[in-house]
Amino acid sequence: MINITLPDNSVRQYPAGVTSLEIAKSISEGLARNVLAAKVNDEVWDATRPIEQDAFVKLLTWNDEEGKSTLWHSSAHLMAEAIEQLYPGVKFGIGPDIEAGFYYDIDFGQHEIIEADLSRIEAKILEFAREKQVYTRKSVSKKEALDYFTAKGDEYKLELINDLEDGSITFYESGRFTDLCRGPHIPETGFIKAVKLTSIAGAYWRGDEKRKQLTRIYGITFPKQQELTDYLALLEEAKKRDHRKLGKEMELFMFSQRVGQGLPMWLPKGTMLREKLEHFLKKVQRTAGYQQVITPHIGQKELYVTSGHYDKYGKDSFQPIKTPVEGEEFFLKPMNCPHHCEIYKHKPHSYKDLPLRLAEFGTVYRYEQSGELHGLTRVRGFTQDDAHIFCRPDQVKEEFLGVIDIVLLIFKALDFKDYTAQVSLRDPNNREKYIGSDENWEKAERAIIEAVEEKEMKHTIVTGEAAFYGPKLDFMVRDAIGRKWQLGTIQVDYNLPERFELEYVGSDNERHRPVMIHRAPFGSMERFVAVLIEHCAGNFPLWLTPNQAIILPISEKYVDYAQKVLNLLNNSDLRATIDERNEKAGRKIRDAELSKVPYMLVVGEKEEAEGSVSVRKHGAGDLGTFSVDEFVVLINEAINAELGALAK
RNA sequence: GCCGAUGUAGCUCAGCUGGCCAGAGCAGCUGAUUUGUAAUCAGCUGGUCGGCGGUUCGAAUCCGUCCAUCGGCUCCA
Repeated sequence: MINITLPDNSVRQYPAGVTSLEIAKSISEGLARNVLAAKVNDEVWDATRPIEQDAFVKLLTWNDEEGKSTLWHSSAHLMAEAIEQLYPGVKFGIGPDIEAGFYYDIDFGQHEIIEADLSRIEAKILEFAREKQVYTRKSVSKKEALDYFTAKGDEYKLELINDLEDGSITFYESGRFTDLCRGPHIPETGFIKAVKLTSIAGAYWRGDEKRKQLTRIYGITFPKQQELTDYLALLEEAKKRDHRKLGKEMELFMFSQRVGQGLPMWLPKGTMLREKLEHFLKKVQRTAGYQQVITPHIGQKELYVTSGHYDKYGKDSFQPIKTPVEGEEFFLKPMNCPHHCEIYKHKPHSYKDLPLRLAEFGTVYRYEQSGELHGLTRVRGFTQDDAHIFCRPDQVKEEFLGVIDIVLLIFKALDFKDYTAQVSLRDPNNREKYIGSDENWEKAERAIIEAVEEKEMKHTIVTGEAAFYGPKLDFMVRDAIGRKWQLGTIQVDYNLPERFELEYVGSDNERHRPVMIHRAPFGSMERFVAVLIEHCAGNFPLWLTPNQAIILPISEKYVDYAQKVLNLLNNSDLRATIDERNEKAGRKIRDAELSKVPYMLVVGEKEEAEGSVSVRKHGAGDLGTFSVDEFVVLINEAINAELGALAK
């Protein structure tokens, strides 16, 4: 007999070799019908795999993340089986579960596959699901594994097996399909009740651009039809928040084929919003000891030879700008740091001057691959809320703390709660890849980790993800449909100070090399505004929104009064417009509601007579009548409520 | 750049397997109405059906190619 400890800490006794499924049955039949897998001592196992020793067991169902991923992983196998039946001779790469669903990378060989074929595959999947095919785990030797896939002629699996240790290889068999797989899997395919194959994409084998492109089919499955329906409805909902859709509808920004791909143009409302954000950050930075600078959009070749970027300018970049002078070349700036380094160099610095913090909303241009462009989140010309901090090595931690404060302040001002922070360190086994002394690296990495810990930020630490020139801390936020985007970034740089021979004179009267910290709390104005739009679904905070109130005269007779009210609001630094159209009040209200303006001020005979406005709040309805002064107080209080929390 | 999808008026979309001068709603313009908390009425304007080339008696519709956009892959100093 062995002891099985359940999550409630109760201990039950079972014969050795008991399966999680049997344990579930011993608790209740209903539970057993829902068990997809089990966590056995922190490892997810098949529910049908025998447990031979005392163990902690947690039964996993659709309500557990691991339960979902197990179902999806099994679904990938099922899809592979379906595809193999429909397209004999196809070869398989890898087919994992992902955050929402699964995919399988497949070499279709001679077969052509287009989206219209997906419904046929879906039907086959459901057909096989109903067969309640059992997933069977089998340990195989490396030789057996190689023999099997040699006979099958699947070179991708052979390559995978060759990288595996003999003795650790398992196959899973279900229905007519056998796959190299470490598992785990659901007990049988009958759990899969609904399937949607979402898209076809090309994907390079092993993520390597130089290797063959396989066909990746994405899908998602559910244990109930209703769950699929709900999921698709949720996706539709999310699309309504898409910044590309809202940006167009709300006239925030636009693109023009004639101007060029990936080159956004900010419309008046979007510009208003962006400038508000800029002013907000500039103010924060002023109090944090930053100094604004402005540098040109281009720089001479020599600048980039010094910075080392010239070598990276390939034929896949924007090409140099030629001048009438033979051999003279300028580049659109892909970053602001070289210019800022030159500013640092324009005079000698004492250790007492440091840190020197140079900030610039600097527009940069990068020739991103056409397929990579994406709304405002990935563009070819964008403005970084950049700053470079030149400091002594012993100041790195304090500067990190200061920048983290700014990032968190911004997130708070815009109510971003769902972000992740990632600390990227160098790969300790590959030190020659990185520039800078071991001592400085260790000091900086320690400083970053201490800084995030002091701020009690939840964060992940990833080794090997540092840039060659220094470790960094990045902030990521998700967009409406769950894609992660990097926004704020703080990076230590040992490279540019070296290349530009930056120096300061220490208290010892010797020359020393400063550390440079690149940082951009927004990341870029474009990407930040994109994510912001999706975050608030276009309902911007009052302090930020381009149009805080719209005045709605009941008829043309009251336009003059509306103008008076507008002047009063403008005098109080509020942003408002008038709907002067010859329309009924109901129409003006409807349009104002749809345009997401926070406050609507209805003015007619009564209001004109008593110098008041009738206030309606977006999404909330009529608030009653206020004098203009009272409304100014009301709206300012609302703004302070948003920003007041930032005082501390 | 690669795989797949899409491209019809300023916007959202209809136009089936090729066949009357290419349609609707909204927006815009003109006129009427002077309006009280989510759409007033009438008339009018507006399209090289993404560009170019081809097949055909005839192309928005079929084929090729280029461009842009969308979902991914790769990339992201």
